[in-house]
Amino acid sequence: MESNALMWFRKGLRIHDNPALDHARRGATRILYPVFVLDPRYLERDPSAFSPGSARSGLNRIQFLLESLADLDKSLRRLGSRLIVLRGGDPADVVIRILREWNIGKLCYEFDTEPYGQARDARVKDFASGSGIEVFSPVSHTLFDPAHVIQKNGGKPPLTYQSFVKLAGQPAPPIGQPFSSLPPVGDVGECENVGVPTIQELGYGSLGQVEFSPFRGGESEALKRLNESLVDKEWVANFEKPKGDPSAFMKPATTVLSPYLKFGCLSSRLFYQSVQEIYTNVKRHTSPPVSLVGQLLWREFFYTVAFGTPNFDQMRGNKICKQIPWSDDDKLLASWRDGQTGFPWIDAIMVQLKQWGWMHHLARHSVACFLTRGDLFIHWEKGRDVFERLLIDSDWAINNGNWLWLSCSSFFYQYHRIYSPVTFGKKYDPTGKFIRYFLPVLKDMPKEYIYEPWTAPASVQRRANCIIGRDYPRPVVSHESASKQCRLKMGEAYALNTASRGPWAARIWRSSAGNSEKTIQLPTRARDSNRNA
DNA sequence: TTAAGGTTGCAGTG
DNA sequence: CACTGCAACCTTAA
Repeated sequence: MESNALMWFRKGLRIHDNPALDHARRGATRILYPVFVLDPRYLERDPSAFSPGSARSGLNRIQFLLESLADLDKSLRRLGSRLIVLRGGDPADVVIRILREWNIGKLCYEFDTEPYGQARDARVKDFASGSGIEVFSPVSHTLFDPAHVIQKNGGKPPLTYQSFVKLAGQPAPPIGQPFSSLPPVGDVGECENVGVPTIQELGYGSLGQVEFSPFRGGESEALKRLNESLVDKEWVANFEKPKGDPSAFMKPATTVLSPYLKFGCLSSRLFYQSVQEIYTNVKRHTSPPVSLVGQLLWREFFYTVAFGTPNFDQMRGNKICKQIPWSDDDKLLASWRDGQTGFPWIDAIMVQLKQWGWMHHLARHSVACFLTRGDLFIHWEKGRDVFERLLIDSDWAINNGNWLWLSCSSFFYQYHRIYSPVTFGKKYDPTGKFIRYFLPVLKDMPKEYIYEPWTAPASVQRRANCIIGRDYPRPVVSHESASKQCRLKMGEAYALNTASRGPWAARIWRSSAGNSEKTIQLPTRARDSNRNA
């Protein structure tokens, strides 16, 4: 029996290693609709946000998404198809509507582990199943199926990296691309204006002063960047994450493939396989957790814990999160967010975040530690929100996981180890090239004072054309006393957490837990993943 | 109960 | 750059 198929793109914005797309084109499919639905939750303009963009996304990531969609459309057209971009409200409602209107018999989409995606997909799947529509939803965003790893661990997610790695084993290889054309797209009925929009068409036209990220979106760009990253076999083999230079920005010390993994422009399985091939061809190579493959496994680790932990993205009701009485100070928070703390190393990183949507991993550590347990003692959820909005690689599981880590709320507990907002950056960049680039107001400050400009004599400040307190802020805290206070407060909070670990502690979790009871959608079983024609 | 280990601290020394 | 001492957290495995 002939039927129309719908390939619903969300993440997984690629042609290669895309099992859902592969399944959609197979069998008796005569008509294939490749669809992406613009989600107002991420794209609707919010003038009240602290930077241009929507409530949840800055312009850099919106632009990255649109570039990824345009590239996907181009690739689909080469295969005789095209991308249909739909507007009109909640994506689940839109998809349910077109399932009926376009007489869809087969619905394919990549499995999504995030709570928002789970709820969205549950609605669509329920409708489709009730209407006799075949649903195929394979795991292809991650190397492993988080549900399967949790099952192997006795129903609980592994909470240490090492135990996760032991459990995970080897990932499946990417699927080949055994097709050179796709079925044609059918009539889109009453849907109008189904092309990939420009950022101006989304209502962001008047905001031209924003500096856009140097990183362009899309699968083509992802594969190009992957190949360029892997050209230097020695570099790949000797990669050690903690030894990277967070101040390198003209040529970043990492691959910057994270935004492509986030949107699925790049398959993690292809990345994994490509690195493994290099490993087999060199004498020796580094290992997890510090190696390049180790970085991919960190991603898997956080995806798995996030999938199996209710309320993972908040302190309350999160069983793996220390309960810490963070302080509430909107002025201090704003100074951090806007790059106005008076610590050039911190502020330059925050400006890079705003302008590029990307910073080195250790730079993220530096500013996250400063905001939370290191200096300002502000809630990690506030910092998480800022990162989530501004990063082009913003990823729910990884971002929350790392904020839990850096704030010593989970995974990592050595709260006495605090990054210095002065000396940490100086180790890598003694002359302050990074600071001068992202904070031009300090470009003429002598290197002796570039990390602590408030210590520069007035005459030096005048010569550098930068008066501290007028052209650049004084430090919002004294690092010496603030970090000392933070250590004390962390010690007290930890003691309370330990004391409340009795049988009555469960009440705390239950009384503060929000809507942790949610239906979890399971992926289409692996054996249904039909790789053979 | 104890010992070992944990991707990425800092300051000082050679 | 590699090593030490510093002060010291948690979880896991025995």
